[in-house]
Amino acid sequence: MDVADLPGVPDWLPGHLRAEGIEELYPPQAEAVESGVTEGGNIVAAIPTASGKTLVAELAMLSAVARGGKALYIVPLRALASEKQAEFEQFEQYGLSVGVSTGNYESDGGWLGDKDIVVATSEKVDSLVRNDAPWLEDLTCVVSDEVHLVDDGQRGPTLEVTLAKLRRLNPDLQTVALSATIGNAEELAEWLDAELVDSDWRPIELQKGVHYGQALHLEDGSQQRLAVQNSEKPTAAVVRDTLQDDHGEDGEVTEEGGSTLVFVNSRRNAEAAAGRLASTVRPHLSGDEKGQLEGIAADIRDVSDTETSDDLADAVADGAAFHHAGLARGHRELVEQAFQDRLVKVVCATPTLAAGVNTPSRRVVVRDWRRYDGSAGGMAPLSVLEVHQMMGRAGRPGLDPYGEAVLVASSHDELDELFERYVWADPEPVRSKLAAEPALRTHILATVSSGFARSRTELLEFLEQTLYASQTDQGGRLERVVDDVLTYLERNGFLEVNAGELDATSLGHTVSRLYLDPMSAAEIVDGLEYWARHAGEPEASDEPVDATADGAFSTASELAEETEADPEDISALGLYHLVSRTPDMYQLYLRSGDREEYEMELYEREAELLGPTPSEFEDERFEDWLSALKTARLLEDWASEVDEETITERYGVGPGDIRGKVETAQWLLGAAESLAGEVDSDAARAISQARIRVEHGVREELVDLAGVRGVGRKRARRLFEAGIGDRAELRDAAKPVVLAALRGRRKTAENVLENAGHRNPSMEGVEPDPDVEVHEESPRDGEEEDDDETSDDQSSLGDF
DNA sequence: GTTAACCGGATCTAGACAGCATGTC
DNA sequence: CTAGATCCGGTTAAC
Repeated sequence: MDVADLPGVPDWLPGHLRAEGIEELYPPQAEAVESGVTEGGNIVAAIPTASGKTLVAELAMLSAVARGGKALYIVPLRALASEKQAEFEQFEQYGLSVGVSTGNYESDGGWLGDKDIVVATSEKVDSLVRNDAPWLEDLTCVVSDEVHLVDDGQRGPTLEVTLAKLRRLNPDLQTVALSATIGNAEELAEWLDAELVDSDWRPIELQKGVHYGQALHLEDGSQQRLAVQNSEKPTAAVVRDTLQDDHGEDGEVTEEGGSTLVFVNSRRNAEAAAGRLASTVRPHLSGDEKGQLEGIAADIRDVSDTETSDDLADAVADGAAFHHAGLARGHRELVEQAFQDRLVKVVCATPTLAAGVNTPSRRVVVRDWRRYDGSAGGMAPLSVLEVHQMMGRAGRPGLDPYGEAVLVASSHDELDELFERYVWADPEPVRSKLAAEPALRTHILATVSSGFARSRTELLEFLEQTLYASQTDQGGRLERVVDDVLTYLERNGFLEVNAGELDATSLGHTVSRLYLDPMSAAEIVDGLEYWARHAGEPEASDEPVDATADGAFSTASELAEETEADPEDISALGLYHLVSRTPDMYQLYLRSGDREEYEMELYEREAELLGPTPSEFEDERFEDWLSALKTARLLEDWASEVDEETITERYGVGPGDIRGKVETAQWLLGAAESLAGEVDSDAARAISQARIRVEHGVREELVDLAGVRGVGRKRARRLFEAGIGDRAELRDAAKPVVLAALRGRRKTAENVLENAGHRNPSMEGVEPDPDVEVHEESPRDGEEEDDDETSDDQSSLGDF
C-alpha cells in the first residue's frame, strides 16, 4: 500500500513519511490500515518486534488527533516511555504536542490535558484513573504496547484492569493493542472487540538455529560450519565467527564489526562471560576503535566507583560488555550507545535487554535457556515467548541482510530438544492472571474507591469486562476470590460492606490514591500504631495486646530497651524496616552467613523496630523479618553517607540496586507520611525526615542543604565541613568559602548559590578561601564534575 | 621449588511499576 | 518432580 492512499490521516503525513524514506507500508501495516486503524477501528496487532509496530500506533494516534481527539500510548517500562516520546516528538513540527507521565518524571510545560499524545506506563495510567485525571475523558484513542504482558502475574492485571476502565470511561475509545506473536491473539482481539492482524512478517529475515559441535544447524535444514577452537567455549566461537563474517570479502577490514548479543541467566554469568569474551574480541579491534573504547571505559569508571564499574570498564576497553539491572543507569546507557555505535562488539545480558530499548544485533546467542526459579524448585525452562523475544533482537534494519539467532546445545539430545522446544515451537497462549489474590486486593479496592463499582454485583459486572472473564468458563472461582478479598479489605478497615453495598473508607480512598498494595498499607498502619502504643510508655509492652501472636520471646528484650527510648524519637532504621517488610518492597536475598549476622543485628536493635519480632519458630516470617532488616540496613547506610563502593560490597548488590531500593523506599515513606496523617499518628515528621535522608543519602544535619538543587550528598558534606549548616547560611556565606568548599569550581558554585536563592551568585573575581580544608577523594574524582551542574556525584537527582 | 592443571564441594540465582507538589498562560 | 555455572580451596602433576 502506498503512503498516499492512507484514509483518515492528516494531509502532511504522506509527505512526511516519504521524507523519512517510507514510500510503501509493510504488509502487516497495510493490513492494519485495511482493518481500519486510521478510521477509529479497534485493532490487535500481533506481529514481531521491529516489523513496524510503531508506525501502526502512529497511524492510529495521528488520525485520531486529526479528528480532534487525543491519544494515549501505554508502555510497560519507563525507559520505553522516553524512547517513544523522542520518536513522537518528530511530529511536533506539525503542531502536535507530546507529553510523558511516569512515576519519576512528568513532562514540563503544560498540563497533560493540553497534549495531543500522552505516553505513560500502565501503572501511571492506573493511578491517573484512580485520581480522576479529568483529561482521561477526552481520550479517543489508546495504544497499548506489548499487551502480551497481561500474562505477567505481577503487573499484567494492572494493564488488564486499566484497559477495561479506560474503555468503560469512554465507550467510543479506539483501542489499539500491539503484541508480540503469541498463541492466542484472537482471544485478545475478541476481548477488545478488535480486528486481528496476526503476522510473522519481518522486514529483515530471521534465521533461527542451534549450535552444536562444530556446526550451526539452521531452521531451514542447512548447516554452516562454525568450528570451536581448542579450549574455547561455543559462545566464543560464535562471537569470533560473527566478527570475521563481517570483514569484507576482499579481506579488507570494514567498520561493520559483526556484533553479537548473548543472553545468559544470571548477572554473575553475564559478567563472567563478558570478561572471557573480551579476549576473543580484542584481536579484532582497530587502533581507532581501541582509542574510542578507552574513552568510553573512562566514562564508565566515572559513573560509579565500584567493582562492577571497574569490571565493566575493563571489558568495554576490549570491546565487550555486560548488561543487567544491577548497573547504574549511566552504565546502561553507555553500553547501549556503544553497542549501537558498533564499538562494543559483544554484550552479555540478562533479560533486561530483551524487554528494554531497541538494541538490535547481527547475531543473537541465547546461551542459557533455563533460569533459576524458586517457586519451581530449581532451573525452569524459559518460555517460548521469552526466547523468541530475545531472538527477535537479531538483524539490524538497513545494516544486515538477515539476522541469526542461535541457541547453544552441548549434546545431540539437547540439539533435538532445543529445535522442538524453541525453534519450531509456537509461543504459548497468553493467560490472564487477574484471579490471583494479591492482584485483586489492590484492584478491587481501587475499583470501588474510584466509583467504578458500588456494590458486589457491580463489581462482578465490571470484572466481566476483563480478559480473565473472557478466558474462563468457571465464573465461580473469580466470585470466590472476590469474596475473600472483600472480607480482607473490610477487616482491615479499607472498605465497608453493607448488604452487598460497597463503600471505601477514608483510609481506603487514601490507600488507593497512594497506589499502595492494601497489605503494605495495613503493615504500615500496624507499625505506626505499635509505635504509638510503645514509644511513650515502657510498661506498655506488658499489655496483653502486644504479646498475642508472638509469644514472650520479643517482650523481654523490649522491656529492657524501651526504658531508654526517647518517646519523641522514632528511629530511621525502624521506618526503613517497616517499609522494607512491605510487599511493595522487593527484599534483598539473605546469603549464607547473613543469617547469623542479621540475627545479631536484630537483637541489638530490636527496640527500634516498629513491630514485634516474629518467633524464630515461624521460619518464613522470621526469615522475611531478617531480610527486611538487611534491606533497612542498606537504606540506613545510604542515609548515613556510607559510600557506594562500601554498600555494594557489604550487601552484594550493584550500584543500580542501591538506586532502586532508595527509590522504592522514598515512595513508600511518602505514602507512610500520608497514612500517618490519616490515622492521626505523630510520626509524620520523623517519617518525612527519614524520607529526605534516603532521598539525598545524607545524615540528619545535611537534610536542608541537600534540598538545594545541584547539591547532593558529597557537596552538602563539603559545605557543612566548611561551616555552612543550612540553606540560609549558604546564602549568607562568604563566597570564597563556598567556592573553596566546592573545590574551586566556579560554574558549580554559581549554580548552587543561585539555586539557594542568592541575589548575586556571580563568582567573578572570587578566589577560593585557602583556609577551607577540603579533603580530596580519589585522584580520578577531579575529572568528574567539570562543568555542568547536574553532573555525576549528585546521586540524589532523579535524572532523566 | 614454583606454577599450572585438575577436582570437588559450596555458593548462588532476572526484572522493576508506583505518591505528591510544582509549574504555566 | 526438577540445575548448572562459577568460584574457591586443596591436591597433584608438570616444569
